[in-house]
Amino acid sequence: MPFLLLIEDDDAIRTGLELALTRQGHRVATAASGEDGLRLFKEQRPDLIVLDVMLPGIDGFEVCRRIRRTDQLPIILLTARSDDIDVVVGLESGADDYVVKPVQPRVLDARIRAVLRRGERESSDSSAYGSVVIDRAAMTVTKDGQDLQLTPTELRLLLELSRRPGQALSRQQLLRLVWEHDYLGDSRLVDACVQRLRAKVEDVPSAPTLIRTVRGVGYRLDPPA
Amino acid sequence: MPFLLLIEDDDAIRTGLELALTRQGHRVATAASGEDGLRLFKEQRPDLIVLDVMLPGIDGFEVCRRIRRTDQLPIILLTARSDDIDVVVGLESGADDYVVKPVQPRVLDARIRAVLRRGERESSDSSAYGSVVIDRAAMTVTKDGQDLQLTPTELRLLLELSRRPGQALSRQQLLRLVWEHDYLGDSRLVDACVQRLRAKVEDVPSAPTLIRTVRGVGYRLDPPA
DNA sequence: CGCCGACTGTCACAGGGGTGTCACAGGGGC
DNA sequence: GCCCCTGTGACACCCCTGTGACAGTCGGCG
Repeated sequence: MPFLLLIEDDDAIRTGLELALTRQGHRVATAASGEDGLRLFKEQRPDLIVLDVMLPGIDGFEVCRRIRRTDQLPIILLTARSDDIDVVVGLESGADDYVVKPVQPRVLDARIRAVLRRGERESSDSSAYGSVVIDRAAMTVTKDGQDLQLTPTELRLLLELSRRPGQALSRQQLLRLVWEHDYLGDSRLVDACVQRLRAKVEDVPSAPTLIRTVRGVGYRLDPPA
Repeated sequence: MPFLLLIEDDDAIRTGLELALTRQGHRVATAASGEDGLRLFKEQRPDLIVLDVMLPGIDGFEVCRRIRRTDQLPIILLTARSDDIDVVVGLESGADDYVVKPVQPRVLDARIRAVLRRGERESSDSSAYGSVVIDRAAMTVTKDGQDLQLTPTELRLLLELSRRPGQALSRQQLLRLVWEHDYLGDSRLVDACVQRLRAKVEDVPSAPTLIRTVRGVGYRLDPPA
């Protein structure tokens, strides 16, 4: 299920789109300002951002540029009225698509799916981490050619980690991404799952080289050397 | 050597792509309008069509639909980023892929080869999975040379799976592909059909080697080793 | 250098959820 | 009308999963 971040200061539009997008089967987080948006982006790591251009404080273009400095995730810009200057600046600031308000939720949904599809195709269906190969189409993970029989949760955990190689993800973020619920109480849930995953994936589970522990933070999948 | 038809009204882009694609080892015919394109298509019967969306007269979507009324050859749509108003319409009008201009010739070439590969696999009249042979022309499935008397639904299920060998398909996707309706409630329908299919196809139905279960996802037809 | 606290690894177990299986009734084709 | 196919619900089974407790490890600080 796609996880979106919607940044829009107008309360009516924001809640309206949030509702509509949720109905279309997305998970949606929202922010009402550029600052909040950037913070939420860093915390929650959405798959895609829908970003209003006219924002108080940091405007949409600036938010877009700042995100693009470090990350490649798809961004759809939202703006009132068609304005050629906006289109050019928008695409130059690194947005993947550009939608003019007022927008039909169905149209926005179609654009979102299109951009996500495009991204999926570009990020190849399989990736290799040393001897471990992840095949997203077959939903299998092999090690030295042998099928690793991961359980659904283990597989999801590995997939989410592999979508952000080299980036440390907190337990909180992993809970949201893999388990899709916000926990506050700490349990050893993530750790236990990581342990089971390591047992299958790592050469020496007690000295992991793929799924590294980032003390005080969480875990990180190391890209191949 | 693949034979392509390139339909694009902008002279610079058309000649540029023609040159590039020829260098990549394709034979290329070109047309500058939808009408010309359709005529050339009927005359020359290319293996694949690269089709611009914005054309004077008959536009790309319409060309696509007209071709699809009678033929199944692969079509790649070409569109400028600013007017990708409807990716959805493009894919729904029957195109196999969708490329945004400006496009690197190497990228276009890669897409062309990918689509052609996909097409070859699908259209090949028969394919073998171990001792099981699927004959799409005769619509029969044999095992060790013996006809397997599949029921219509079983056959369709197997055909859909075999169109995407090695790819895991969810129950949801299979319902759409085989039964052509969107269910939300879960029933054991897919499972039951898979079970019946396994009973005929597998050597040991309780330990399937062809139609594998992907826990938490769905099913997958394993390609021959 | 050693202690201490916080964080992480590990394990066993009980509960739950997903899957395989089956029988049966309705329906459609010959 | 007969028969085969198909969809459904029930049920059992097994694997997975979440939890809590405890041991182990790391880093900081005196």
